[in-house]
Amino acid sequence: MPEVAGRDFFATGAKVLARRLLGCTLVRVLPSGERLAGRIVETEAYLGVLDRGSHTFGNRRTLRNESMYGQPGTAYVYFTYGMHHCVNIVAGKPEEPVAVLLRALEPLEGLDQMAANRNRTKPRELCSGPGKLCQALAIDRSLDRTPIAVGHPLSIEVVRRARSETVASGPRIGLSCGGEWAAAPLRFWLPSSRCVSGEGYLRRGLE
DNA sequence: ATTTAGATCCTCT
DNA sequence: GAGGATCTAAATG
Repeated sequence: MPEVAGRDFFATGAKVLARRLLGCTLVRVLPSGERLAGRIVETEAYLGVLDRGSHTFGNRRTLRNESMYGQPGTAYVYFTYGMHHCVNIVAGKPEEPVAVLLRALEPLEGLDQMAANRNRTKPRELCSGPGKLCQALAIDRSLDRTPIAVGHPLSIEVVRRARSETVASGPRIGLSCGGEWAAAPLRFWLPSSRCVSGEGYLRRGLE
């Protein structure tokens, strides 16, 4: 039986959670009951009110990012660029709006359904980016604010990474803020995976 | 292999 | 009214 992540697993702050999630399995249960799953291979940490790259920089609390102020282990799903959704996992105590963005998965279960959702067939093209993985797993704003736990549409199965598994880190992708917050190494990935996002695949840094 | 533009719409100012 | 924690196809070298 796989160990399912509970509240303590998530309440570590964004940087720790971003690393801890690598190698774990994201499980999506569809309304039909079908199970889709992938191994998390790329994440980004968003550090909250001081982080110029975060939606909650300056404690700017709005209807959109309200879920980031909730319990650790809450899903924060937002819509962007007119066509894409992205999922985060809240990593702080209530009122402490920090979170981890899930950027890429290695597909494990339900590849046929993912392929249908994505209109792509190659496994590497199913979940290798934050917008792609949401499309593959049918994640949209209706999942915003849901707890990431058993009995809910999303849950995390804890998988302990091998000690030998290298974790790489580098600047986050796509930020408009610039400066030290854009440069900070808050993106983490498993360079051994071929399923990291395009940009990540090119710059394989080591830690 | 790398670059470029276009899609597309919700959220906040 | 502006812009975004992105993706894809098409064009170029």
